[in-house]
Amino acid sequence: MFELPKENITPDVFREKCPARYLLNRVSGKWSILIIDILDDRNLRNGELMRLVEGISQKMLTQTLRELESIKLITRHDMQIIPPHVEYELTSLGKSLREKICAMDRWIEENMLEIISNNKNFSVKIAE
Amino acid sequence: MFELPKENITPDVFREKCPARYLLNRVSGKWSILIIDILDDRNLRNGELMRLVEGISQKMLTQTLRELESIKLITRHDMQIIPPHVEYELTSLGKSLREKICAMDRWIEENMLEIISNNKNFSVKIAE
DNA sequence: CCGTATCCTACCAGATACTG
DNA sequence: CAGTATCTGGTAGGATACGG
Repeated sequence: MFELPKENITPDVFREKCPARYLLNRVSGKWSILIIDILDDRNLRNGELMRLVEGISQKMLTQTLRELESIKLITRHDMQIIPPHVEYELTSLGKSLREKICAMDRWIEENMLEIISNNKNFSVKIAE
Repeated sequence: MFELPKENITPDVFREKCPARYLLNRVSGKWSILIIDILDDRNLRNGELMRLVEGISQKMLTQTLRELESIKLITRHDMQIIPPHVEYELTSLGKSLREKICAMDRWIEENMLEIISNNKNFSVKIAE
């Protein structure tokens, strides 16, 4: 729950109490970015997301999906059948944000080699 | 320290062991985004950053700055005088990434009201 | 297949005090 | 002014077991 101050709701991520800061912290969470990115223009199921986003646990997947749903970035489609079939989809708002997130992700991938080359924080482990 | 696997260094944020994932987690940290955004095209000092990025502690500021320096996104300029005068500046790599980050931040600010309106997760606290 | 419910731990991050 | 050092609590997040 986020309590909006009555005054000063000028959007500004640099202000501690601004909802924009709260939203930024949700969106930039460890898993949110990856989920939004991978959803793209398609619907994906729980199991597919687990496989595509390497390293995520069932718990964090569900938790992040619920969070993104609460801020209207994704929609949950429950087919109400047995065995269960649930699909997740970006809302139009989510798709709009995804463009920005993808730009960042692709930038990181494109510049990865430049960053890690000659960087003492990255060591090359030689396989035998 | 991040150990690079010998094979498969195709940049891919969705792969758990890819350096791109590691970099994404650094860049999308709680404070990294805000620091990169606020630095813009100028140099800022420790105290200025503390004031501009509301809510950050001295500890997290230093820690985040060191991290960003280690992945070559910012440069630290120590004037070597007493009293100390240190400035932080985005590298050209950092400035390039900043464009992507700013696009995301400004999107969040622009769409903030739409997200929080009629959202039960946000309550309006009425001041007296 | 798609989740919850618990338990448990590491580390993120705030608070405070101190220094060249 | 620009940091370190230390202590500590809260919570993110993993592991496991169970359920509709």
